[in-house]
Amino acid sequence: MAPREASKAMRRAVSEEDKASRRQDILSAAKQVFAEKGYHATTIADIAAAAGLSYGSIYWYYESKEALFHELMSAEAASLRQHLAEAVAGASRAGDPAAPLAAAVGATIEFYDADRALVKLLFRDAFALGHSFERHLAEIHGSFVDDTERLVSVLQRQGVLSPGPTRVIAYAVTSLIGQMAHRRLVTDDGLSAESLSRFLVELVLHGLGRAGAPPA
Amino acid sequence: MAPREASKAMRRAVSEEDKASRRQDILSAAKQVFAEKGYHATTIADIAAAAGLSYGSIYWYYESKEALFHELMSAEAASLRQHLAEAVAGASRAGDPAAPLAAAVGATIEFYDADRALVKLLFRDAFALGHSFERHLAEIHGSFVDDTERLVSVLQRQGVLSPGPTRVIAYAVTSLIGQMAHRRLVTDDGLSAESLSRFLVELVLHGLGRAGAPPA
Amino acid sequence: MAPREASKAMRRAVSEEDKASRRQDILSAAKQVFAEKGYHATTIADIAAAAGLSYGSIYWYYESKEALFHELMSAEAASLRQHLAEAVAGASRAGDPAAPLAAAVGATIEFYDADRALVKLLFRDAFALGHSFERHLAEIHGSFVDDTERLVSVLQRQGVLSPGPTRVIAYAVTSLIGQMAHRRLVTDDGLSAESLSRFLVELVLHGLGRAGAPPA
Amino acid sequence: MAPREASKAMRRAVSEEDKASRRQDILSAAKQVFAEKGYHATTIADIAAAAGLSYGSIYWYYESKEALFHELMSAEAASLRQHLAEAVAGASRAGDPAAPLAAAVGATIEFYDADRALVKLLFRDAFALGHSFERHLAEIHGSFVDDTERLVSVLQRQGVLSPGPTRVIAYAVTSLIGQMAHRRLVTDDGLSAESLSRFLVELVLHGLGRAGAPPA
DNA sequence: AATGAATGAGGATTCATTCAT
DNA sequence: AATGAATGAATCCTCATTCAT
Repeated sequence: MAPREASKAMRRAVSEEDKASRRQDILSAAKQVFAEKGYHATTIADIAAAAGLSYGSIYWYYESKEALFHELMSAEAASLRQHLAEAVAGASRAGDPAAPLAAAVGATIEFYDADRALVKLLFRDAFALGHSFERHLAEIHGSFVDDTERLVSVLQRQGVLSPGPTRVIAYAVTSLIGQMAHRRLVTDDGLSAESLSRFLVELVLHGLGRAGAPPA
Repeated sequence: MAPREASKAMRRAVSEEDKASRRQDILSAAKQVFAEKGYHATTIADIAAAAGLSYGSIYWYYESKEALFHELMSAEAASLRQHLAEAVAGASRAGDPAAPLAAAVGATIEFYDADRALVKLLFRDAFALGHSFERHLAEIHGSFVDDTERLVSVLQRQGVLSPGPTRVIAYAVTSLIGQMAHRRLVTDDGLSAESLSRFLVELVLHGLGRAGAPPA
Repeated sequence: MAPREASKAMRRAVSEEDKASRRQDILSAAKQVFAEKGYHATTIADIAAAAGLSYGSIYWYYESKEALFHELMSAEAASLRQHLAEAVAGASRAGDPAAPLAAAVGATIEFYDADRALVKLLFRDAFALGHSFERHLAEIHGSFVDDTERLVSVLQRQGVLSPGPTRVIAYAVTSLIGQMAHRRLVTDDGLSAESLSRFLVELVLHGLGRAGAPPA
Repeated sequence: MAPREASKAMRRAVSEEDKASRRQDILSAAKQVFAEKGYHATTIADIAAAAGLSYGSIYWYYESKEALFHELMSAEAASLRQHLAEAVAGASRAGDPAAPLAAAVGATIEFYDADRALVKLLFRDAFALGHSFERHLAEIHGSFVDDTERLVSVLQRQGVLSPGPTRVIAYAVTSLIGQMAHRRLVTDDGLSAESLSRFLVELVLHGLGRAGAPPA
């Protein structure tokens, strides 16, 4: 197809692709800066500079600093969620019934390790940024719990987990995974991702109590 | 002894007592306001108004807004820590070896419920307030993990818990308790403190796996 | 003559016609938007959108926002001026010597009523838009006074008005007409255009004093 | 009364006096700057500089730039209104029934002459400053018309003016006076205040028509 | 002719902190 | 001790205008 034949529609499409790609650039730049300095300490000018634009231009692509951050949260959450879903799906095809749990733990740790600062910002700090962000973060967290809850149901049906209130279980598991992965970003005690993963699976499946100990 | 005879030293002592008490007043006022509006949205003037002082006076008692918040963090943490220690100590005197764990869970939930907004601000949001607060919060969290670690060691020696890396175990337990208590502040699914407590103890001691299920 | 044979000159002529017509479109669009939102609150983008163009294009037709507004002022003023001239000319052919005055009053009211918001913007607010606009507005006002002055001279020569300083008289009459017509845009007391017109003619010709009252 | 006895109430009173006086200073400074540069071109920093303060301090005394301008409008209007009332009252005690009218005209001219730029800004330009100012200006204008209407009623009862709709008459008279006084600020044709005053009184009382001319 | 991305000057406002009284 | 006036750094956002395509 010769360039000559490029229709107006096509040209517009190209332009919109450009715009989308530039939005991506800005988002990436914002990701770096936010991660490094935190939300409040980051200025639009910082982001613009990191993106190689003048600060006025940011507003061509995003309504406001707040909107930009919201988009970053969504994108990052979607990315992690997909990462998790793929890992769990892969593990489900294996024979080991505990594999999906281990996969989720491992995938979360991986993801957190790959983008420490940002994860910290998005999955912890966003709480402190005002109601708008808090609501958004709760929503995101809820979607992770949803995913976990589905996994819990499956595992219960398979007899891997004993019956119980799926929502609370899912919340506990999600929190455990999130917190322990987050811990690795903060402390540095040489606990390998694999050890941690094994530890968590063991905790969730069998607890930490002495085998022969009397039940509570 | 007539007031007239009060020595300069005494007057200063009284004055310093006054000062300490006034600091307390300010801290209480700040607690309310910070809890309601969050750190950034709270102005010194808000705190002063709540304390019945003019805003300039705050600086006679506290170095800065930041220093004030740090003190608030320390005070709240100390308060919770003591609350926990007492609960655990009381439970240790009971015969049931799992009692201290249940007590810690229960005490945390109680404390969180009593001061929802502030707990949220201090134990979550402080992360987002910049490096200074983050360090302080990590320190506080560390001291809770220390306490838990000691408890874990004892329980291991008593044979309640099986041997294992105490630090990681303590971290996991602390996180679980903190997260689940926090959850109650956010969602509202009627899960009673008691049920939650029982659930957590069961999870920690025996896990959620099917009794007869093959070990991972 | 086949389109093919259209000379370059002709095409340019056509093009210039197009350009003129497009300028008109923009002017009309600007008129609406300025009238609705005022000068400062109106953005070039607003005007472009109303004209169905992209905002960058406005600059192909007009130097600047300011130049556009100036042109709008001129056009509206010319339009009103012509409207008045025609009304007065028509009335002059009638026998009644007071008719031209009544015609001017009536025509002004009509014009104002037909485009309330814009008239307000152009004939009042332009004063507040900076020196450039102020000068232009003064010029426009002056041309109305000129017209009125000529009419006053004629009426004096006809013996309808008594002799007197034509410039001041013209200014007073112009102001009266403009202000009273403007008043109808602001207050809403049901005073008909006709009553107002009669009132003004009576005021100008005979004043409001009691017939038998002693002269000042 | 020795300074020692100054009660807390007194000290506060002094402080409040100070505050009021500082507000006055700022208002005066703002008056100069607004008059010179217009509303939009005037920055808070300009006003602060003129008042010998830093720009942040303006906000100690006034909510916003807008609030400051509103206060200026009110103050200026009140001042003119009082000036007029006194002039008219003085003239009423004279025997001449037309004196109050002449006095109003003269007083308005005086006031306008004394503060050209500001009058222009407040009584004309404020219209262009957005709905909030427009409403305020209409209110102010209305109060002048009210005053004039009362005067018209009196003059009608005294037989100086013939009966007629007082509101419209008042509006016409107010407009005439305001416009003609304003004209002196713009054109410069050497028309003395006195001549203008006489001209307006004559116009209002007897009109400009030829004495013997047939009624319209 | 037309587009729309990019620019950057420009300004109001907030608020922690200082300091004279 | 307490007050509250004064300061000024800091930052978001708007929008007219330019210019490469």
